[in-house]
Amino acid sequence: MARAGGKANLNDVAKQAGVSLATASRVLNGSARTVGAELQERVREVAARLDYSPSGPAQAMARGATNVIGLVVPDIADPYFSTTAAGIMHEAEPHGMIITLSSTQRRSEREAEYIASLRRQRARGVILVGSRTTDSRHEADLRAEVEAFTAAGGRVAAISQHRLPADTVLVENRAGARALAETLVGLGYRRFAVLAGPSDLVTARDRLAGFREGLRRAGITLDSADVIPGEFTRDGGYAAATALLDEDRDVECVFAVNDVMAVGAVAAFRDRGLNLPDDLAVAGFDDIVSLRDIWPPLTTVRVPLEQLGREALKFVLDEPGDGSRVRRFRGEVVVRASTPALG
Amino acid sequence: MARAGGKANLNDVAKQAGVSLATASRVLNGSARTVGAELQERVREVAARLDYSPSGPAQAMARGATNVIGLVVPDIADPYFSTTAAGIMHEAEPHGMIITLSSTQRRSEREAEYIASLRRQRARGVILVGSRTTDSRHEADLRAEVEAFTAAGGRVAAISQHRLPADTVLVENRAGARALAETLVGLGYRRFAVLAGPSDLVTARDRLAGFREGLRRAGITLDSADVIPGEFTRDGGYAAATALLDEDRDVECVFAVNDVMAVGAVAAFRDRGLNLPDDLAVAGFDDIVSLRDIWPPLTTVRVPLEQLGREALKFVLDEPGDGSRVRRFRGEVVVRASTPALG
DNA sequence: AGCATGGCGGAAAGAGCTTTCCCGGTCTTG
DNA sequence: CAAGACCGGGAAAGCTCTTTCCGCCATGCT
Repeated sequence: MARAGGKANLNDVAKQAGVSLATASRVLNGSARTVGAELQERVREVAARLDYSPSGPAQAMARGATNVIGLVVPDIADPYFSTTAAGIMHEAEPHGMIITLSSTQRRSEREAEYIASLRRQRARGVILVGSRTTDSRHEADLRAEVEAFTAAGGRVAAISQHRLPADTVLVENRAGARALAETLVGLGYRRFAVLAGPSDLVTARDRLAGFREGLRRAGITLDSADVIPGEFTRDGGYAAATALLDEDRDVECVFAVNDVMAVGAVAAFRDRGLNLPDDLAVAGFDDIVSLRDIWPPLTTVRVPLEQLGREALKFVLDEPGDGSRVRRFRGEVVVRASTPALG
Repeated sequence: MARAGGKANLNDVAKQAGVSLATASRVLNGSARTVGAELQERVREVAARLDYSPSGPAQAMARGATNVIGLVVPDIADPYFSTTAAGIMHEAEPHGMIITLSSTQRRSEREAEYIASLRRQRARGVILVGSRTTDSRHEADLRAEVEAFTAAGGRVAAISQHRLPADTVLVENRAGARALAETLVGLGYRRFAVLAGPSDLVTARDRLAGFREGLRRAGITLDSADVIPGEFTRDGGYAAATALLDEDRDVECVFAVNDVMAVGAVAAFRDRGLNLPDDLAVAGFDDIVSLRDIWPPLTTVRVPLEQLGREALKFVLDEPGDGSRVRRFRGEVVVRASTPALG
């Protein structure tokens, strides 16, 4: 509580150095104004001796700005988001920015709340990662908060999510999924099923749509019974895969719209006694590094997660900040053992 | 820059509501002092209308305390740390605490720096996760910063790391590794190798020591050539495993001191054409959830990562904060397919 | 010698809150 | 009915800095 507890403030430093507050401040900030060498030395020496630590909150007030960037993710334990976060932090460091982290536990209705909190903190910017967009009530709240934040002079960037009045970093999910479908068809697969993730997640929807497009070009259509929705998590993938098996469809290759689900699906198939990849091929999306060692290694679409984060941070830090710029990243299809070429 | 940009402050609210600053503040904080119902309503109404957002920095100044808790981890992209972080955030939420995240990129010499930054932010507390302890020069810096932070009234908690003047949450690495060794011996294994991780990491050292103890009880000793140091990462595990293979030792079971390394080792063995688990058994430590689906499923020691985080946060939030309390968690051996019973 | 410059240091005005202290009016109570 | 206890409200101090505005003194010029 008594955060002041015996610690020296700038006033103490100034007094002990026998200079004014203004001078002390100037010395310690390397201000434009010149200060005599002798005084500089004296001030610095005293500051060091008193173990002076400038008050962030006070500086923020006086300067009218903080160095805080807020990061809002659905689930920090998910490797997709933690990798993206790593990219952001990497970029933030050299700029002296402080990252505050909020995890919505995949309850996107909390995003608005967190942005409001960030506004209270007077954060410079917010980076929003991959939220949903269809629940119109919550979306309205979210838009309102984003606008309020922007109106207050803050900058907002979004990753993997359209429709927000903010600079946006996008993955070309559609194109990536389309290319993946074409590749799989090229490998000889004809009968597909898709573990489609949550239907209110743009990312999931786009990947499904792109995949469909790719198949259609090859004259293949996806029966609606072959599209299994579910959670965007490992367990969601497991459940969807189990459901698929229960329907007993005739399928050669399963596309899970993200790697995490794909891993769950692989586990489910194995639990049911299937021998992968011979009995069934599986493909994912994202190319999550920590999942590269599962067996069989997943065919997937590589997404430059860290770069997504870095670009988003650049958006937040860049001066201009006109209306809403967009930066797109292509995914690259990576074929691995989980989808061997057919006969 | 101009973060003030047109936004209303408490003064504006007070004026428009026709009350004093003090009253407005009291209403908005639900202060102990009672305020007439009518005024309350008026103030709230105006605040809402002006979209008033109290300034965090200003509140921090006036109150002499922030709601910031700093979290310092080696690498947020590592599932060990991201899971722990999730536990912390989970617990932090209901307390209205704000988490700021710093990732040292496994360069522990930066920890001191980050703590200093947190002190400047006037953070209430710091949670330090799993750093090294042997480099005496950096350790001295770190201790100094921790003490300075504490002297300034902040609270420090450490996870998986002794020797710091702070409340500590520990995993019983030694006992866990010992139990694991005994279990493996019970399964019939006799010839072991250990991928030991970095020698300056207490966690790694304790696990190795515990494993050795367990073996010794069974009359087995570990040749120093059977202990391969390396990085605490997937690639470190891969490299160490490769090195082990190159030495061509006669080994039945490899213990990697954490799961992430174990996964790297599994990949290395497979790349060398070994058929797991028949040709070689592998065990890990931590029971990282996102790694549960690798093949073969890893025998490991389960560590309650989220709980570690939660307890650490409790330490930071709890009133008392005497000297340095310690909370220990046992690990639980989990046998899976990667170490089948022998013969 | 007289005056305009420039350099350097200080006083003071905020920045936006919380909280203590004070005061006038009510309500209670003997 | 007077007096003390309360209650609700406001004025103002204080938290720790940054930055503008002033003023002093020493130069440099003419």
